[in-house]
Amino acid sequence: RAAGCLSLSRPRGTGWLAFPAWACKAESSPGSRQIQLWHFILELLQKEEFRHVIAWQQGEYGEFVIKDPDEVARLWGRRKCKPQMNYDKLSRALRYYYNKRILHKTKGKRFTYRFNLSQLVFPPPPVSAPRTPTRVCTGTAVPAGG
DNA sequence: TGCGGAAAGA
DNA sequence: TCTTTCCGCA
Repeated sequence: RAAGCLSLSRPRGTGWLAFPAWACKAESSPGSRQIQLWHFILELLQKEEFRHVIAWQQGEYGEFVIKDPDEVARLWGRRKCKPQMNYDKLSRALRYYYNKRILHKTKGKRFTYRFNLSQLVFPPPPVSAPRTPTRVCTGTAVPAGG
């Protein structure tokens, strides 16, 4: 019955992303073997196909807007096999990240959150260095020493 | 729309 | 431990 579950694969060769240090442990999430919500959000954000659902807020590094809360909840529910998932429940999980300093809310902006970028790390591109500066300036990259 | 306590589930 | 579910409150 897991047939209906969405399985996202990691993109490759699509430029490079700057991830917070805490995001690096996502490769092998210790403690819980289940996918974590922040990682799922990060996955969605780095894919063009979900830009109508969730996207980085241009101009504000680390800030993202959930354009379609219902759809994000739907996708998350799919991944976790929780058909009853909705934005109310998803956002509660998001709120637990405040104290853990993974996320915080952008007050005044609807459906807008921000990743904690205090401890950024730049994983070096394994294949080849990005030659097109415009590629890293699409809002997915974050300036060092920010 | 957003917050956070409380309890339950995996 | 990280959610999921439920809910009163602002």
